[in-house]
Amino acid sequence: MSRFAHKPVLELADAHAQGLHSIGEAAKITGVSAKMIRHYETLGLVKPTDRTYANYRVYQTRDIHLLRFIKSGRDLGFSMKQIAILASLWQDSQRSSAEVKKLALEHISDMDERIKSLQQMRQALSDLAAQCHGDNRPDCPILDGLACTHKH
Amino acid sequence: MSRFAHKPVLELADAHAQGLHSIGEAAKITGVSAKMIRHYETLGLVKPTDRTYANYRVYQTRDIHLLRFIKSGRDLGFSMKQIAILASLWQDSQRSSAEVKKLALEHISDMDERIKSLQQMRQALSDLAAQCHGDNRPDCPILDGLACTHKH
DNA sequence: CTAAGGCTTACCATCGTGGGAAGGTCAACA
DNA sequence: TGTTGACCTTCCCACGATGGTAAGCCTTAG
Repeated sequence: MSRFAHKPVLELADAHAQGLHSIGEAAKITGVSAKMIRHYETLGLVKPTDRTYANYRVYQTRDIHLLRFIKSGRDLGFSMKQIAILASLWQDSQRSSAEVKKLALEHISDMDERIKSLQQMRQALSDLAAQCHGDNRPDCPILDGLACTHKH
Repeated sequence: MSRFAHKPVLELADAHAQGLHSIGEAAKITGVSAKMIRHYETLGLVKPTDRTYANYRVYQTRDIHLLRFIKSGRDLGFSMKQIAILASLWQDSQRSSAEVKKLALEHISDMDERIKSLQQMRQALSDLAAQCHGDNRPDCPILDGLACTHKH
């Protein structure tokens, strides 16, 4: 019953024949887990174009590109909210690159803050650790530092 | 009915008279929210010594110290699991400072990894942003970079 | 036909924190 | 005395991104 059905793809075999992808294939291709692909769908980010008779999700090349776009965004540390905005800009031919750059710079400064905060924690702890003998005795400047309401 | 009841503190007034603290006071003193103080109790970290007749939590100086210890640990980026261990070491006179130092060094190297990862993301994004004009035109190297499965 | 493995939905867990509801208690003031 | 407002109690829900698991259907290879 596959025949030459054209618009609504009806069977998995048809889908494959047309270069379309099941969720598992999309996952392998893009590096986004099937779990996450479904999750992004609930967020309204990636809607599969069709379903097979058996209710399987069917993805087109366009969807694959979008998933890769999302993955790259995550790899760069953008939140899903930011990625949703970026994806809509990506698909908007009327966008201005200034909008995108603004988001990017904001995210960079977020990361700068997080880096700075981590470095400060790291330094403070490392200072304490440097004073600690690390032997069998119980005396421990690290614990003392934690107990003494360090700086504030 | 307050009188001179000694052991189980019965009323809030008694508690105050004995230098004990309600959860709200403990929160103000330690900088840990009442919400979190209750949460730490469910984690088995800080059990109030007593309750008043009205079932209010009553904290002793020892508990205040412990809350401050926890807060310092959080400020240094330790997880609650790590803090639970550190707190038990803190209260264990038989501890060896080596145990504490080991935890600290592990945490430092965790932070180092996170810092490095953030710095890499920051650098990659910043490289893309540097190529972006940020004007009214839609051409955008940032979006191009996200779309083109950047590096992997 | 059967067994393996992919797909579906739906629910729960993480981790630390905050918010809110519904109800009891305390302190101060009229 | 009564009221009011601030505080306390427990219980449940939310975030963000991801993983896990279970029960049940579908597909495909043998």
